[in-house]
Amino acid sequence: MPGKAFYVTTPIYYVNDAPHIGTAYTTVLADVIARYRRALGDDVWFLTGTDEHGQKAAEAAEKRGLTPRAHCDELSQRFRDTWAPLQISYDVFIRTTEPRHLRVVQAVLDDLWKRGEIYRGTYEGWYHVSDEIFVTEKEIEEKAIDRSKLRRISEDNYFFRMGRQRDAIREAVVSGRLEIRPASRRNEVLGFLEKDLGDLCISRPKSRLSWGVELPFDRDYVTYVWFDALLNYVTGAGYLQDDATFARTWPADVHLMGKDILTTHSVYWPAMLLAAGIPLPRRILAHGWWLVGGTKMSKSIGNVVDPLSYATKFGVDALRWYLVREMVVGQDAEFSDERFRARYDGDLGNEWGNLLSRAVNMIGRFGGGKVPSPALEHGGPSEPRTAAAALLDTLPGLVDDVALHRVGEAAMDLLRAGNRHVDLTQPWKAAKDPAKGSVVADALYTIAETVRVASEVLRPILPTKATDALAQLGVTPSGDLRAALRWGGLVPGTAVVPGPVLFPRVDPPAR
RNA sequence: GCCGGCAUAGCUCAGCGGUUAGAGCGGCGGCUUCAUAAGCCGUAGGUCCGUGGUUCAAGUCCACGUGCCGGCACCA
Repeated sequence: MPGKAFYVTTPIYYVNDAPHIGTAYTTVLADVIARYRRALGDDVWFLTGTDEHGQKAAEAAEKRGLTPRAHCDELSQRFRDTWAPLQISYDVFIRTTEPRHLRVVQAVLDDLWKRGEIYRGTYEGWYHVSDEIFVTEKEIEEKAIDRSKLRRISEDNYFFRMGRQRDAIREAVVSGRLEIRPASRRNEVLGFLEKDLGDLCISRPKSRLSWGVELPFDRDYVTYVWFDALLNYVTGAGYLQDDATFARTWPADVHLMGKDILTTHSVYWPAMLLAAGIPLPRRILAHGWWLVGGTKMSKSIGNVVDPLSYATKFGVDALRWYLVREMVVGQDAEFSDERFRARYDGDLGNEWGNLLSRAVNMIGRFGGGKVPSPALEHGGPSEPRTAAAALLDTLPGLVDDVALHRVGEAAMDLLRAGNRHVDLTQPWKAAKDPAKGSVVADALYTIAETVRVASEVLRPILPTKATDALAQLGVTPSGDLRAALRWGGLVPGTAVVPGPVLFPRVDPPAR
């Protein structure tokens, strides 16, 4: 009986929006979770992808003189091309236009229709004549839409009996079977569920929108966003295609997303699953926004940060570090050049890279280029050793809580202890005294071992740089993080391999 | 309007009934040279938003006030 895999998802991204800092964050976060789980021994199933149907995609294709298919092929590829350099280790990249997904969507819709969970009704709302789209009252206010361009119209459509599921969803959330994080978001969802929950219009007539999944029970309609987009999470897990895979992967262990689509995932999606008789996901985690100057990045304000420009300038790993370390998962965070440089220079360069340089250099000068044997520990366990042991204890819990910023913080604490140990033991002084050979050996071992352990801890966040750091210590990364964290893993006699500075200064200030 | 959250050092935050309220960054002073002008030590003394209350004891619980933020059904 194969065990249950740890299944982590990002939302599927709408092809008409280019990858930006928000989507990059969600995806990097998912990747870091996936890498930690693998390192801690879990089988992992990591899904991301693109959402490709809908009016905007169809219109954009038309404008470019392309078929929707060709347009989406190109834009979907753009996401893959962004994730590759960011080292995103997804197992599945799903596209909603894949034939297997169409089959799943239609099968679910057909089943719900036959069981009366979907019915035909009338949708009435404000229709924007020139944009050819229905707009909500909220959108009219927020976007200050000219009401003279609106007409009140009604049209026949299909509705999903979402309202029926309200109590069941609420029970799942209250009981914790469906966990919503952070807790403040959980409260919001519960508040939302206090009120009546309406049904959900799930169709559009083909006469207005043809780029979508046809309703199996009425070929004049396509399904509108919800069933099409959300069902990707089960399609990508093998639902109705591969029972063994689906049994191994579903339910999802965590759906990650920005807080803007929390309701969709914590109400609509569970309602759909409950109606379809599919188990609910275990956890939904909504993260915050990246802010610039205290306000959300937006194209209209023109304060959008291009994440890849930082990756180009400082390296992909540095970008991943900033995203993971700077944002308290669930809260908003500031993205600024100053903060980025502080993280790069301070955390990566000064604490980590510099300690690596110190260790490798001192082993070269005072240890003959080989990791010495730690003959004894003077005065009990060193501070780094104690810190490493503590880290081994706390890491799995932090990963379970998706408190990745705290994992990063803990790794820096360990490195700080390492730097303190260097100053405490001062091997360059002890090396002058032939009687203190064992003192030097102990010190050098402890310092190198600190860097090794910290690098192993950091590897899921900064895969390339951590591997580079370990290589300088003559170590091949371990696949088993728990084992790697045990003190004493560095084998005495291992030749260190001095290499380039791990995090060189970027545009250092003139002096 | 209704519901909810937050308000702790210059900045970002931790602390969730009990010794002199903490960390990182920044600032200031000193030490050091193995190292990426990196590191280490010390320090700066902040009405823990305000008022009232509960308690032997309150950033830490309750009420009210002020300020900020979030949610409020078809919006990826």
